[in-house]
Amino acid sequence: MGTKLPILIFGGMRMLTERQRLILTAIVDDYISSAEPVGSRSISKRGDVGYSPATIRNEMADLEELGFLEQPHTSAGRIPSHKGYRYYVDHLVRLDNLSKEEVHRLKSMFAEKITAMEQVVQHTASTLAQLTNYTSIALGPGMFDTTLRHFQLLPLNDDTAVAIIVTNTGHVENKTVAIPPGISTSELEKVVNLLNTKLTGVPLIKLRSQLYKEIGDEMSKYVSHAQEMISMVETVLSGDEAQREVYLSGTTNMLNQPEFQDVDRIKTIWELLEETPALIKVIGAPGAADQGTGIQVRIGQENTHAAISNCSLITATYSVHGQNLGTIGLLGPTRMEYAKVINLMQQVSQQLAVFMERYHK
Amino acid sequence: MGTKLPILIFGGMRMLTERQRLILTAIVDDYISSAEPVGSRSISKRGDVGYSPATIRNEMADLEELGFLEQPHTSAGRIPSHKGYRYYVDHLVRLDNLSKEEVHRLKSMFAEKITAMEQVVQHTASTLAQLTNYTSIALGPGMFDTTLRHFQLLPLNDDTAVAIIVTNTGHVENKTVAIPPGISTSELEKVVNLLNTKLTGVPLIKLRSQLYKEIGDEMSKYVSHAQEMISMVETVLSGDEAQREVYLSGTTNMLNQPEFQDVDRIKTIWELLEETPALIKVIGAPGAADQGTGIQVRIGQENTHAAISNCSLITATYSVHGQNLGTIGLLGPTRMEYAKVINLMQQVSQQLAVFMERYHK
DNA sequence: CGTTAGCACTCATCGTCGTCGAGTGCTAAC
DNA sequence: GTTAGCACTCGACGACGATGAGTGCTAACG
Repeated sequence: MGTKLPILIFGGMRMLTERQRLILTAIVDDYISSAEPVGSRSISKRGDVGYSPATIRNEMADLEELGFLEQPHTSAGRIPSHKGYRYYVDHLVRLDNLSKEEVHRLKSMFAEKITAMEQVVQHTASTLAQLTNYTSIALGPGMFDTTLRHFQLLPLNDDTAVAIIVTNTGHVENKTVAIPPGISTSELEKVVNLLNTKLTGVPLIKLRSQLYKEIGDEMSKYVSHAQEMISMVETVLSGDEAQREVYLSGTTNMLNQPEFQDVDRIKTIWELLEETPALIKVIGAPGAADQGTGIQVRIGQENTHAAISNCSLITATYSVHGQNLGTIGLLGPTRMEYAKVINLMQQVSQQLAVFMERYHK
Repeated sequence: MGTKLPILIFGGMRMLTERQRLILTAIVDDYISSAEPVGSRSISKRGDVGYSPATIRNEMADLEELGFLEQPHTSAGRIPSHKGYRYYVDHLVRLDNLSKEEVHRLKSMFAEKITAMEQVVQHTASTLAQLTNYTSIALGPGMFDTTLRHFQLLPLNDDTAVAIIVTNTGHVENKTVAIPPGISTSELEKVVNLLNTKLTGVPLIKLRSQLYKEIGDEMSKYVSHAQEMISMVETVLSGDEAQREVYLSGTTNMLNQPEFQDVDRIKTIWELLEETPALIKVIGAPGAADQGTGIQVRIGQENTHAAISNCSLITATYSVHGQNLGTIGLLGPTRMEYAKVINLMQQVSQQLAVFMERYHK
């Protein structure tokens, strides 16, 4: 290849000519809004590309050869390939501003001063689903950073009690447990007091180890049946760490998209959405395309789970002091309105960061 | 009409001849398992109906005239009408026994002694969905019967606190609220103590009125900013009564049924399932067909909501001391395996009753 | 007189076939 | 380098006929 060709090497990706970028953009935009393969004529008729259909056809053939476009069948128009979407998202998408109404709705969510962190996350996700017509998946705050604020045991009757754990973030976790037989109310109280003085401020993840290390011996001094008490407290603590809260919203929005008119496809996706652990894995998967904003775009097969291999998932994480707390994601077809969604997500990410900072003093 | 005809009047419903009942049963059973219109020949070939296709055709024509059967089009077989299903459920369905495995699975759920009431209900519903391949809807216990067990206010920082309400049934409700400015920790404590001594044992529904009647004056003696405190407590109490917990399970099971291959239909149903208040209305609607067992069968248009006008909903309520607490329902196509489902529900209903009795001492 | 065999008739389903048109690739002219 | 012209491809769509399941009716049967 001669050096005169306008093809340059840039970051391992062959640089496209300005015209190719223009046409690719037009095709992706067009396909995103129409969901139909786009032909050379319709591109030519648009105001922003001033070439004849024939010229555009030539460029399209080149773009296809380069892997940015695909042809469903010979006599159809072109649709973007995964690579095409990726290039679009990385280099072409115009981050134009959001409508005032959208910004307003987003901001208003963070305006009410006093709400639990989880509610804000949940509410944000549901608003995103409404604004975009996609499905939102929110992964509630994990307990990496959180510490024990308060522990309590309330007897309901002779053999049952409710155990309540409150974290410093205001999260409340509760569980009904059996009271080991032969334990008096006063002894229960002693144990609870002991646990509170010893464990308040301890990170939740370390609670269990702490329980054995520091409390075990001491408890046996004050209380009979110490062993039973400890194992009871342990059942309370178990289970929490594994399961995080997942909030779904706008699941029926999916059904409006033409690519999800097939019941089988819906079913596989839905089964994924119903199965929390798998979902957490999908949404929490470490992303390749972090660009500093914390927003990740996973297109098609970039997703780890086969069920959404023709979906795109755009996620934003929220964090405090650099510590990642959770994730909010939007799930839609690969033919997603990237510009709008990425914009929204950036807004949300910012607002959420401010909110979190304020929340943690 | 002569008195010799074997047609009798019984409870307003014209009695069917034994042969008609036999044939109707065969048709419904057949249609339930095949989902295809059933013809005279296939009924004749079954072991249990010893008549020729021609005879059966005659009876089928009669049954159609009486409104128990329908014909999708002229040259197709017959399918049961709503009236046909109703008659089948009321008079024909054989309540044969459940398989040992099913009974075992159901009983095992109630075997573990110590679990919160809500968990049991939720778990039961999800097991039902698995056993039947339908969608289960469980309406968690309301708070009619429940009383306040404990109230607590935990400050998280200077201006926020978590309020926690525990009921005598072990249900925990929590909310993050703003602390009115200028209130000291000791004052907060006083208020909480006062509320606990005054309100423990009070039914949740009466909490708010009680709050004003008994507490208001007294509080102002002890505490400055009494008015702010009261309105804070009120925000805690508000919102609870309106929204009850609804647990869904097996929502994707619906998609296996041939009648739900249409995306539009799925969508309307799903939108109902997503909207908790409407769902509560549907499942909690007072039923016509209570037969003493507390099990209700609502077939097709008997359901109040249009979205499920071609579904059947079978519900069982659970209660304590005759006080209705909540409902568990199974939603499937009108072509539902009534025998199996009704059997299961009766089992569940019984077990649940025993459990509830034990739970409330 | 109830039951059944026989038969003509209906109608949804399914595969075939030709038309239509959107879109392409190539070539030659500008 | 760009564009007009043209032959070609191929899916979508509607018409058409064959197929077959199932019916209603009539007449024969025990």
